[in-house]
Amino acid sequence: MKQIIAEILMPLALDKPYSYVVPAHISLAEGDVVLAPLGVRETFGVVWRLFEGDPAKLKPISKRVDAPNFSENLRKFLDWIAWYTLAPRGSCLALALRPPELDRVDNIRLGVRLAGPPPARMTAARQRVLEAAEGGMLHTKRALADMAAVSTSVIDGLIDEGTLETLAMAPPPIADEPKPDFAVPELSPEQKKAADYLRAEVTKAKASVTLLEGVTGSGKTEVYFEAVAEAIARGKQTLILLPEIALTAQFLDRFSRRFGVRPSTWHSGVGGRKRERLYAATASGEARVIAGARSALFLPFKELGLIVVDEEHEAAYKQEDGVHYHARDMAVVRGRIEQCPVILASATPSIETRVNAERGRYGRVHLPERFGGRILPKITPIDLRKNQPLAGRWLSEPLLNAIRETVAAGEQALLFLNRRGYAPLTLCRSCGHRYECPNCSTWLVEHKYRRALVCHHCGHVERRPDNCIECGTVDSLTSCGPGVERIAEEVAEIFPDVRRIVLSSDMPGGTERMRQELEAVAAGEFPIVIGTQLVAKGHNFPGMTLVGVIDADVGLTSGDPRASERTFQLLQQVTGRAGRGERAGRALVQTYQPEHPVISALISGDADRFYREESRVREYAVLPPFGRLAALIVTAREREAAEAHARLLARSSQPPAGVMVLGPAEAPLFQLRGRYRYRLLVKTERAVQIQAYLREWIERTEKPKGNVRVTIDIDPQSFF
DNA sequence: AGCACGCCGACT
DNA sequence: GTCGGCGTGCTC
Repeated sequence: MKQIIAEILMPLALDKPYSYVVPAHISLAEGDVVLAPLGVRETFGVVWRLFEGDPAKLKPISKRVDAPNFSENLRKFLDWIAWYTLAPRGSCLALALRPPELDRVDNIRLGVRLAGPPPARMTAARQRVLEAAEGGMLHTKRALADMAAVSTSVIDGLIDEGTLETLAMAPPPIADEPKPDFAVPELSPEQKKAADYLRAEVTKAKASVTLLEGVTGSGKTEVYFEAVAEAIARGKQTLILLPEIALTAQFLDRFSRRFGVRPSTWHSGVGGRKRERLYAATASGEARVIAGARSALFLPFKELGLIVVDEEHEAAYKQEDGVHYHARDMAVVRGRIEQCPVILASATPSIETRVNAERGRYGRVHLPERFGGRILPKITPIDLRKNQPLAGRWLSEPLLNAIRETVAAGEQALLFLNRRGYAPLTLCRSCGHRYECPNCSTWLVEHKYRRALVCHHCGHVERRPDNCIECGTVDSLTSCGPGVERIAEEVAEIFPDVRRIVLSSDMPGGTERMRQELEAVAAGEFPIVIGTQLVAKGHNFPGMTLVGVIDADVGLTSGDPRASERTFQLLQQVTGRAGRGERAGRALVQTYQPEHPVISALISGDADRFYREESRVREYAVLPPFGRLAALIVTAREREAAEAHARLLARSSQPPAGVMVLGPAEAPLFQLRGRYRYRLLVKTERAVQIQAYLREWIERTEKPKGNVRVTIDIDPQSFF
């Protein structure tokens, strides 16, 4: 006998849905959430497919759950992610499925309002309560008491008298309606042009990707807010993705100044009841604009009209455990599936996004200047070969002079060095022993004030010994190279009377202390600030007229294929901090290699050229005769296997020029039934050829059971 | 993800 | 002799 069979996908590490029979009394649609027996327990799952067939000995579904339906688009999106990342489909479902609480108790809040005649005994306190309750509005007890400046017992008394009554309050609206015309800003001609372009994309309601590029202060946010306004006006929902740290009160305030209300926010910190209601409000369409971290990508939007990915180059968009994905790429894909435009906003776009824009795959709008007349700082290199600081010193004469001038003028100088601690290396003068981490074989970083040697990789800490642990020589340890603490020490020697502060992520006292210190810096309390990359982002320091980069070469030598790109972005951000009001600041960049592409691009301000060069270099790196093969691995424990595999490759009949084994961060190479999958970074005409070669090679040497898929790509859209 | 089964080390 | 560690494998 034929019956209705449902294929249910469970939010577990299972790639395939399981089949159940649908009992006659349950009516189901594809995308519905159900409860079904699995092993000895019951599990939530989503109906992935319904069909008629022979129930054989299938177990029946337990019940249909009252939860938002997974639209066809959402299911398609999750299937796509599973395919692209090679993660089990169930794991991808787990990103989107909130286990519904079956027996949820609506914790109804009680409200009070005016109901009867005034009390027989009137007092001053009671009078104030009655005035506050004027109009018959429903208030919570607490709110009414606060308004009348009385304690809640006065209100209790009035309830007993029958003057006030209590009744259940509707839960507060989870999502206020943003008003697209609340405060329409005045835009510069360039901003207007960009905003018009983006508005037009929203109006078309078709899949598109646009890179919105503009330096800090150029008004990117105001511009994309216009696109958001257009989406709101058209009754569509908007998703604004932000790196988790950027979800600050500052952003929310900015939004509410433009739209009159704060957007709904979604991030890992939103929990419990609120999370559940926001989820439902997204599905019903009640939530018009969601600002969220990467997990917001998986919300069940009803009618998505626009996705904005702010700071698209941020590494925080990479999900590194469980399902590996890059939220920016997934946003592009979701836009494609939902047929809505995607805006990628950044002052320093990632290479792949730039390349996609340059090749015409993505549209591009550019905001060339700072809004409000702010001028970009003048950036000057200091060639350390010609201006060598004294031994054990790190500040060159030109930089010292600039600091002197700045301090004398009552302005602020920022000395930037992206290295925490006192010295990156400690060694013994007598035997040459280097102090390395027992777990990571990286150098231990000296932290002088903590009298410790710390591994910045794994967190390992040990006491800094007085005598060498290797040869026992007394007082023989020497600190090599500078960290911010050491720069602070030098500053203290040269400018003993000037207040200074070190800002780095290991500041004791937690976020509260950090917030206070940042405010003090912004208020101009410290003429000299020494900081790590922490100072490059977010916080604005209005009195900063000088930025000194202590060592621009830090980070250029690491084996990371993104080293150049990251360094360029970081230096561009940090030098951009210089300037006050309409006055341009200056940035002095100490370097041993002023002709290095990163440094010269930074100094000339020619970002375009840098990115063009860099993408060419990268393309070369993966091109034949199979240039470098990027073997990308998933987990640390698979690294060894991948490296062994890479060595094998190197000995093959057509060896690659080199093999890069990257961490899981860049793009996923996942284990496929015990085999590895490779992904190259750049798509070219040779891609198909390389792909075929690799497939053949892998089959010859590895004899994998499943299909070997080799994907070569930088634009996720090209995978459709 | 749970929860079974299962195979080796320290205990009442 | 059992209790219990977590490695491996399965769940329609």
